[in-house]
Order: sequence, then structure tokens, then C-alpha cells
Amino acid sequence: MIKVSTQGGNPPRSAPMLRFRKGDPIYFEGDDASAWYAVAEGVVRSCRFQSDGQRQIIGFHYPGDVLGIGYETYMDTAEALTDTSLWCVPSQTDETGRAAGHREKALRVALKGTHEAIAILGRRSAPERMAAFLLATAERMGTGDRVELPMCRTDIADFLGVTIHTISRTFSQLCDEGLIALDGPQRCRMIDPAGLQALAGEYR
Amino acid sequence: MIKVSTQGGNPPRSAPMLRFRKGDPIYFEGDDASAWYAVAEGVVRSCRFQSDGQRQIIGFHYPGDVLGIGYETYMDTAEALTDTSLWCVPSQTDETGRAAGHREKALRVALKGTHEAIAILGRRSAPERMAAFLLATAERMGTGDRVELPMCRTDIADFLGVTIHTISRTFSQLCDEGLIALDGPQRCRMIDPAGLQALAGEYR
DNA sequence: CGCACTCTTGAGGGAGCTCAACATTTGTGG
DNA sequence: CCACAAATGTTGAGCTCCCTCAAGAGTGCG
Repeated sequence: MIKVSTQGGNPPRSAPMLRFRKGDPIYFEGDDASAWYAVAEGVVRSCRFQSDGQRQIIGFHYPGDVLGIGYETYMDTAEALTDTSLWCVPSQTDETGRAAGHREKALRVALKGTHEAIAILGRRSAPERMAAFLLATAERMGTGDRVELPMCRTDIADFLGVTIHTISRTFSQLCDEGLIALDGPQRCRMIDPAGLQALAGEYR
Repeated sequence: MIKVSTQGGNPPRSAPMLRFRKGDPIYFEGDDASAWYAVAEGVVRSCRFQSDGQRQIIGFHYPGDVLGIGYETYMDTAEALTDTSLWCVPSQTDETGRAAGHREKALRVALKGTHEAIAILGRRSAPERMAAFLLATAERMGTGDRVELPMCRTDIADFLGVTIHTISRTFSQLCDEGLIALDGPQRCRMIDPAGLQALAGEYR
């Protein structure tokens, strides 16, 4: 079943649909930004590379999110984290009306997502960042207290700006403290969401 | 003299111009997002607050940048860091043509800025973040190797996710290493830009 | 079964936070 | 203009957290 959040709005019915398998590249940083992509199903990660080889994950994109918004060339590299279906939207900017409105809304949603990421990265300690990340992921997935983690530990580490060791240790620590429970590396339950929110310093 | 970068494009001539004095608030998180603002002159900081009182600086906005892009309400709080002139652009989304094109371009530029911020925050060590921050600020200011720092140490700290002590110590360290020189707390020169770039892990 | 990969955990050291003091600048009132 | 206060920036000492290096456990695949 294709499950689509309404937060980013859906592109026109005419938009072609593309499918990617887990691990497939979608576009590369520097490529001509000929099209945008809207996630219909699956999860996508986007990242940039530094000259020293370090990889910075810019964000994870869930159904309803839009990615590939470069001005002339793509600013990041995108890959499918799971089997993924994407709508492909041509990026000409000279149209008016409904298509332009769709794109503008998508841009606002994307911008909101990056603000979230900045807020997470601004947290000082690893447990705080992890708590904020888990809460944000849970909200995006919309599966209540269950949190699926389709990305590997390295991805989380490169997103939060810590090492995989710290990620792993922090998972264990949050478990010991009774805030979460792990059902395997890629699946987690929030036992004490309020405690996580307090740790993350969030309102809600 | 009003100096305007062309990166974000300029709003229509008809847009009203507002002036703010150093320290003045421009809008608050949660307010109705009735208008966007384009910086004509001056520097603006935008931030969000966590429930524990911690402040996260989302970014600093220079001439040519656009801020205040919430979907229905503002996502952040904006204040003038210096005496500032802003164009005010109504945020209705039903228009088409040139105004919509302007807004879309502004959104893309804003998104690019947030990607930059994420890349800076993803750096692990304080010197790396500082180097990346100084390089990005220098590029925005467009004053060559001279970097004006209109924001205080606390602002930089709340942006980079470290304490003011670490900011101060790192400034001293970069001076000792011959990478920069400080002409007072708010003015700095890059002595060895290539060294800073290497530290920041940037291409260029 | 062996290999490769991911994840977890331990030990030690270094970077950055906390607490504290001091220096410098800015602002205010006499 | 000076004296004082307040705000901002700098620096030191000790301690905590996270990174580095290292080893081991769990999983999937040929």
C-alpha cells in the first residue's frame, strides 16, 4: 500500500513515477537539477561530502517529502534507503498556477525540515541529539511509539555528527534508563516519550 | 551605501521598506506569517528556543537573503543584529508570474543556506566548525579576507552548538596557529584562508 | 563453515563543559 | 570628565563526555 503524508501535498497526477531499489543512487551532487522528486513510498537519504572524505547526512526523506531542490545543479547526493517510489517533477520555473503552487509548498516543507535538522544538531550532548532524532523520526513515520530505523548506525552517526560508537552506546544508555527499548538494531520502541522530550528539550 | 547581493534577487520595486535598529525584534516564532522580509542592508539573526531555555541560532541573514518563511506561522524568531533595512513582501500564495518566481528563487536560496548550516554543524570539532563558519561568513560579507562579526560570542556559540568559552579559546587557538588575526572581538582577518579551508574540510 | 559486514562493548586519552576568576569594553549617573 | 556598574570577552583548573583504538558478538550470504 502506498502511504502518503499530506504535508508536502501531492504532485499532479501526470507526474511520472520512478522506482528505486534499496541502495540505488537517485542523483548526485553537481548533476544538472533537471527534476525534483517527491517521495511516494520508502525512505531516501541525502548527503554531501567534504574534501577530507567525511560525509554529512543532510536529512532523511519520508513519504510526502520533496528532494532534489537545487537551483541549477543538485546540492546533495540522494540514495534510496529502502525500496522507494518517487514522483518525478520537472523543474522548469517558468510555469504558473497550480504547478508553481505545488513547488512553493514543497519548498516550504523542505525548509521546515532543514530547520528541524539544525535544531537537532544544535543540541550539545549525544543523548540529547539522539532523543531529538528519535522523536522527529517517530513523528515522520507516524507509527506511534514504534520507530522504524531504516538507516544504519553509520547514517545516524553522520547525521548527528558523532561516531557510530557513541550512537551504539547512547542507544544502550537510553535502554538502561528505560526511555526506549530496542527490538533489533532497526526497530525501537519509545517507552517513555515524555522523558525523551524532556531530554531533547522539546515543548509539545 | 546599500549593498545588495544578487543571489536572492530583489523584490519588486513596489515592496515597502522597513527599518530596524540594532537589537529590535522583527517577528516572533508562532506569529502569523503575514509577510516575508528581504534583507537590503544590515544583518539579522534568526533563532528558536527549546523548552529548557536553550537557544538555537538557525542562521544569520545578510543582504540578499530572505527570512520569515513560515507556512502559516513563523518557525523562528528574528532580530536585527545591526541597524537593518528590510523589504517587506506579502506572503499570499495565490499570485502567479513574477512575484511567485521571486518567492521561489528566494526559497531556494534560503534552503541552500540551511544546507550550509547543516554542513557546518555536522563537523565534529570546534576548530573545524569555527573555520567553516568564518569561511561562510567571509563569503557572505564579500569583504575578502576581512571578516566582520556583527554577532556576539554567545550568538556564535548558540549557532555552532558549543559554549562561549570554547568559542573564545578556539579564536585564540586559530590566532596562535597563524590562521587568523583578531582586530577586536568583532573583526577578524583570515591570514591563511587555505589553512582554514583545509581545517574545515572544504573543497573550493 | 568461512567470510564480510554491522553492531556492541571496553579501555585510555583528549576535547570541550563547568566552575571560577579576571580583563576589557560599554553604558550610566554624578 | 570621572567613577562606578553592567555587560562582554578571555583564560585557567578540574572533570566529564566522546573519540580513538581494539576486540568481540550477531547476522547474512556464498
